[in-house]
Amino acid sequence: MRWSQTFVPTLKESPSDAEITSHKLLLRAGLVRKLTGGLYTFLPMGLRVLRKIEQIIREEMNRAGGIEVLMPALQPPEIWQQSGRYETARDVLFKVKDSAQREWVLGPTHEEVITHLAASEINSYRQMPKNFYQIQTKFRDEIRPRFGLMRAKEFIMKDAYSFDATDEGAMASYRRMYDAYTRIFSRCGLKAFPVEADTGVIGGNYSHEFMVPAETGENDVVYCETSGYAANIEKATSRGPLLVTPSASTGAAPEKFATPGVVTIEALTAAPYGVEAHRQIKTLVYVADSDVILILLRGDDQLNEAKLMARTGAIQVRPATPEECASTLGARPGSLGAVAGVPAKVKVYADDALRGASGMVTGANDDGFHYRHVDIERDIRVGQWADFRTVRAGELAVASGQPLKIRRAIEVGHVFKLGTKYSEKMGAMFLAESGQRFPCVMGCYGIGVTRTLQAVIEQCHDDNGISWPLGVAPYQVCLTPLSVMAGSQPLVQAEKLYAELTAAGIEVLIDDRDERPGVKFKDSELVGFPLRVNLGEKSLAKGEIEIKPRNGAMFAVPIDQATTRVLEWLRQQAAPAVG
RNA sequence: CGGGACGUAGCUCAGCCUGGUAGAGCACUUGCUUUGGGAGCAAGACGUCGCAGGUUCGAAUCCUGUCGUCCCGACCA
Repeated sequence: MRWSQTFVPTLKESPSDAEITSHKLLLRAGLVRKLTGGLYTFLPMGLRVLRKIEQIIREEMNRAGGIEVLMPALQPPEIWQQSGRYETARDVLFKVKDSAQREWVLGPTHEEVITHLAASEINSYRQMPKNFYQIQTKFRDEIRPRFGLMRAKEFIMKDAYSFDATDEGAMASYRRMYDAYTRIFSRCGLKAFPVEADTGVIGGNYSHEFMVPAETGENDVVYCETSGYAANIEKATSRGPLLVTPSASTGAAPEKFATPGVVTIEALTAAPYGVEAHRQIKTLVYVADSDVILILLRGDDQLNEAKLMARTGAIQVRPATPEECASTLGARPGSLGAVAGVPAKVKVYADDALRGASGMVTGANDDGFHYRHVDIERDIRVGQWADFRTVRAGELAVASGQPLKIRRAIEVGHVFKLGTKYSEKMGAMFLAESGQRFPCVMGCYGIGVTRTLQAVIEQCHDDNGISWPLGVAPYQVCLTPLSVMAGSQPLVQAEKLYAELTAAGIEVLIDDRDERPGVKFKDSELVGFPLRVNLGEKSLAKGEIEIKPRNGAMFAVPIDQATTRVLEWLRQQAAPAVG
């Protein structure tokens, strides 16, 4: 391809609406342009990278036994009502009406469609396992589109759905996808690693996310370098807080004392009270679906809402308003507690870190008063103990006992074992060998294709621009004749090289623009081609052509060896086969 | 939806506080020079100052509303 005949609108400056590096580079390198918030047009270079990533995904999915299909993006609301997600996922569902005012849904994901298909087509255990996948545009009414392609209203996703007759079969399907994902991200040149994950709205009971470490990521990953443990912070556990919870009971009864104006944990740690945060019981009032509940945590701990949803089974949780707190407990936030005045219908959950706690201080459900000498198991009616706290860096890993670390990361893929949640609701049943009818055991597996593209940029760039891994680069080689006058040696030699490399199956872009050398050098490095070949009067006069790897030092080769040396370099760089 | 910032040329931004001829750099057009790391000189073209109301003799500037964008939180690939 000739630069002058394609479309690569590079920018010297970053558009003001881009905040993070990968978003700026997407725009500066001319890969995409914004239509409006969360909606982007892919330009030629961006589209080529996208197709490369899709092809890698396709090859690895096929290798792992996946069957490619293509499902409609426009879907009838009835199947969403059938699965129950018309309500639970309503916040992300784009809805449209046709001319007869009939409502349709733009698919944010395809469990409903594929399970509907399986319900009518899969009747026997002999037809399984099956793993259907597609690469397709998804629509989500994101509350806040962000960072270019990272979180968009419309994006491209590879989604796959496995159907098995048994739980063991489903685990094997899950494992195959897990391994395929590892290969896919590796072939994309991405350092991505799997972490244990919460299962969120989709539900199910076993899940990993594939994370790309990046400060700009939207996730916190808790990990242990010794044991290899890694989990999304929503799911992560530890051996508990580093400060031990006071537990030697003094036998003293709860005593109410005045704390005028004290409404924070922090304030109670100060003089004249001097109650350290880990000696306090924090009482949170939440509304889980429609029930008001209490969650007790140690004063120095933070509630993990994902865990709260998992433990209570609630679909939606939110903090109660101050008015709801007052009407439930008779006090406002800051003086809440569970020692007295908790209505019988309000369930009290307590975090495991509070087990056996005594000599604690907590709100008295009376504005301006707290209790001291509280023994949680003696004085509070705890309905259920569980892990509700958010792990902090430095706490010890459950398995290894080594300190945990926390880092930010971008989620590029997610594998779920779904179980029979959807197959039961949608009637995807089959006849087993025994003659009994069972629901198919499902798994679902997603990769954010457009997000992966941006994650590669986030991970592979320097001050000069993008540096594409060979496997996903828009072109492998950029030929840069420093003169494009008809008949000039740089152009003649460049055309010759172009013909030879193209014939050898290499993807080559020739920068035939009548621009000064500096402009061409800057642009090729900004767009990020793995290899640039400079053809200038000076070096040609010496019988040489210059080869400049994007990430390495330039070297000169004799003109007649240029093609073979380029091919050799590309062969050496090609990622070793993964398997 | 809550909190914050911002809408002026294709892009980056100044001007606004203190109302009075619409600005700079880059990009674009033409010419000359230059030609191995985002060239120089000269000439030129490009704007309903997001939109709608209001105040005023007069509004980019002050007020109100509205739309849009970006950032922080709840959601997710």
